[in-house]
Amino acid sequence: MEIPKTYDPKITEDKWYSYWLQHKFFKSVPDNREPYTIVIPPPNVTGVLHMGHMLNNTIQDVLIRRARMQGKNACWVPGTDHASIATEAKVVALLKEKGISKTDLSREDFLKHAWEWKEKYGGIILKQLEKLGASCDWDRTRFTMEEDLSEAVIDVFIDLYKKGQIYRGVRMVNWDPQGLTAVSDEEVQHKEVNSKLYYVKYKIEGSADEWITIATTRPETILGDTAVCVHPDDERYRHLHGKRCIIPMVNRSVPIITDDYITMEFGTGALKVTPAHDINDYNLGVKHKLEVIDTIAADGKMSEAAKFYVGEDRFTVRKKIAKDLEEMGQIVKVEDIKNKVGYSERTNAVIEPKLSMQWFLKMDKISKPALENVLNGEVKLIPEKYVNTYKHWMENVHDWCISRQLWWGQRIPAWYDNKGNTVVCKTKEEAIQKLKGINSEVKSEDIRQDEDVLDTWFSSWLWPISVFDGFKNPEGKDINYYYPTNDLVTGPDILFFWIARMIIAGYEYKGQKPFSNVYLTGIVRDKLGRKMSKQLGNSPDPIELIEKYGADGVRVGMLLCAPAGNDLLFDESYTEQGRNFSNKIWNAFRLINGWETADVKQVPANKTAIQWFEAKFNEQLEIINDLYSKYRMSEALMATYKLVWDDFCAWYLEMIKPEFVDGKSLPIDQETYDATIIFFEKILKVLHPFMPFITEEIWHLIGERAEKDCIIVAEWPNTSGKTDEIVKHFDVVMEVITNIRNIRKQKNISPKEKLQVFEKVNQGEVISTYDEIIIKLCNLSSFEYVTSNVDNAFSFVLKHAEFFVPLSQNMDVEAEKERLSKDLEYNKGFLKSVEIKLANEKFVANAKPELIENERKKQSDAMAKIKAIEEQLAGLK
RNA sequence: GGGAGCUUAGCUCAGCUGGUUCAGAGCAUCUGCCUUACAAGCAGAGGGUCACUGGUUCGAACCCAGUAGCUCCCA
Repeated sequence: MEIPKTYDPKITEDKWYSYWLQHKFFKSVPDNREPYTIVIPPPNVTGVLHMGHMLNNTIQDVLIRRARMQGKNACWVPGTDHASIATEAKVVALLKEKGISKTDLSREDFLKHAWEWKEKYGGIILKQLEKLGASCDWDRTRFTMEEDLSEAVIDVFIDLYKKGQIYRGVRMVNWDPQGLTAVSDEEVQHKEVNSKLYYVKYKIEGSADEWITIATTRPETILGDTAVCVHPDDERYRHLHGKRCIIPMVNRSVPIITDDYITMEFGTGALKVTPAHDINDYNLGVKHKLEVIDTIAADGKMSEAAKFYVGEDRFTVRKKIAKDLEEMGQIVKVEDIKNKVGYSERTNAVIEPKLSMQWFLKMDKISKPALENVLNGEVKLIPEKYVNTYKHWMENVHDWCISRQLWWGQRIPAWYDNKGNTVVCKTKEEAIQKLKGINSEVKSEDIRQDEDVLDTWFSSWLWPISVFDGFKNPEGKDINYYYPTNDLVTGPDILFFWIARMIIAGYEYKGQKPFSNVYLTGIVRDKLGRKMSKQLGNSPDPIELIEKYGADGVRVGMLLCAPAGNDLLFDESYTEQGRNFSNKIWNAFRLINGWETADVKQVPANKTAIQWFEAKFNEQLEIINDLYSKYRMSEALMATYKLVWDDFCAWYLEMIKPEFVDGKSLPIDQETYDATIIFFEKILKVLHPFMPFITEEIWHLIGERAEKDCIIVAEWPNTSGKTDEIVKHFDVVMEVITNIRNIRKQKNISPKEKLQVFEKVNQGEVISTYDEIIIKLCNLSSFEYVTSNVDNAFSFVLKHAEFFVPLSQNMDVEAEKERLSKDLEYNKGFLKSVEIKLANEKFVANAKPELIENERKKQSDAMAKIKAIEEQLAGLK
């Protein structure tokens, strides 16, 4: 069978993915093995795969595949999040295209559309994960709004309400006028923008022509002003204390109050107070018992209460009122300034602070164990620097606003009668009963359920418990076996939204952490460091990348540029490197595959090569294991990469590769062949977590395999643990080889011309074990030992010996002299630095003995080397 | 405004408790090779005042202080 020169992922990926599925290798059921569990950060059900998903799911898959190979019962639970705001926004947009407005629909009809849409498009992202090779147990796929999970959410709400942890209150919330819902503080992004600062003068009541000038960036809120505030110590306004002024246009008389909250330096030092539309003003309003006039409606347009511009958008009004005030002569001046404005993370609309009735979860008590157990390392955050951020947040945690003015989500189980009584319970029947207990007159048609739904995070915070039915069946097999899970892999941007809250819920409902380790990935940015976004169009389509470079190539590419915990600047060249690596592995396979064995004796060089690689492999595998244990994924990958490319392909295979004679490859001895196959299998295993497809393909090509003998379930190689001297010896051999090759290159000698090399050993014993290997890798005709210098030869000096390469051509003596002189100078400098150190009494007195010993050795080595170089120089005529 | 962190080769990053010539890796670059596994390759080479300034120390990329620039989080 002809094997193509380049690896083609297209013919292997789908094939093996379905094979794995068919043989249920991803499936996990509790048994007596040690569990290894990851719950996926559920992507939005409406979402499509982006680079951030690629990164964290690649990492999760690497972890889960390695655990599986280590014999653990690996379980990766997939699923999606109902993402109330995002999904509802998409459904609304879709309906709008069809000419249907949300307000024309009943709640039930809207939800019907939403579910239809979810069924049709939802979960595309999970299909995409398959392309990446994600080995999730798809039978366990969950959805945060499915019946069981929703029930858990409602039960938790009721439970916390009963515990007195949930309350309803009027609060200034971050209102998203586009999404028509409140969003949490964490979902508001503050961006610096260019604004105008308007200086507007208000007339002092009862005066002929006395004015007070305030500065504001939001003149449209003037209509809702109910006071003007100055600092009590501000001399400029002392005479106005206790007086009143007139709000322009609406001609309302409001008090001039004093408060030391005011910054005298900002603007004019006089602040207009609009309690309905600014959180600080609201607090001032509460303190000074000011009237609240809500002039901006939910949709961001002026309300009836504003009296002017009713029904016009707040930003239009800002321009209009500025113009109108200008015409009235009440604008003093306008300045350009930069200030921070809050934007909704979901809809990117400018947040409007707004007073409304919301449900809250008290955070002070419930969050305590979640803080403690991160600080004491019970739950580890990786990298550790996030512990600080976490601590800071948890110590200053605000109550969590858990209601959202949406339909898509779990509806709040609170019921009201017409007299203002409230009960919290699961069903309407229960509510009727309870309310009748309070108010015997009440009729069931007067009973209404709260219109709002719960924040999406109020369901996803239960995820590690609810996916194992830990609420429905607290003593179930699954929850007891898989919980607490092992690792969570997600981005630091949701440290508070999600991670912190899962930890809180874990302790509140299971009395245990939800996971032991949290691996926080970086944020994927483009080459210029910009966040990947649709608007910028700087995000490559992951599926296209997979088609171009293969899933294995993309996985490798992602991890190559993903240093632990740092943002990563993604560039397609990394995936190209990943693809090239696939190809390298493929060709190593082609080489080995092409060998014919024969009943020939194993040459000693092959035996040495095998011993060396065995030792090298063990050494590197230990390093790789250690890097995994520290979650240093990109470094584990790089170590694997070098083990395969450099040690296995560039050195080992070149050493044992049979020679070509008369256009035919000589056969290889059986012993070496067998050892090589075993090495190659081990290499494939170590590669498998990173590159599942190509390794599975080759696994089956290099040997006859039983149906279930797949690399995905092969055993992770063991290490012997012993360090072998041969690796050290070989480092010197490699140095010799590189030096000889270097001479060849520098002197422009064709690689086909065979060279002679002589070694003069100056210290230590002669080790000739590697001579044949040197001969082969440097294309030598002979490698011999001498006791004196060889004339008319290029030379180089290593620690223990001198090497001579006699030249057929005439030697450029001057050039050689110069080269040796340089080398001599360098070594003299080195010796000097060592001697200075040793002459330093304080160093000798303070440094560790072994360190001093080492310095002495360096000294004698350097002296020997200098002597050798000097002799060679003297020999050059 | 408050807090956290970062600055090492052209790029992306390692460098654990200060001590081997400790200044490293991958990519990129340069040079030579179409050597029957792979040009998506092979062989070799050149790149850095470890942001800056001072201090501690026998010894500093590493510890301390200050300066500059950048990033993130919170208000």
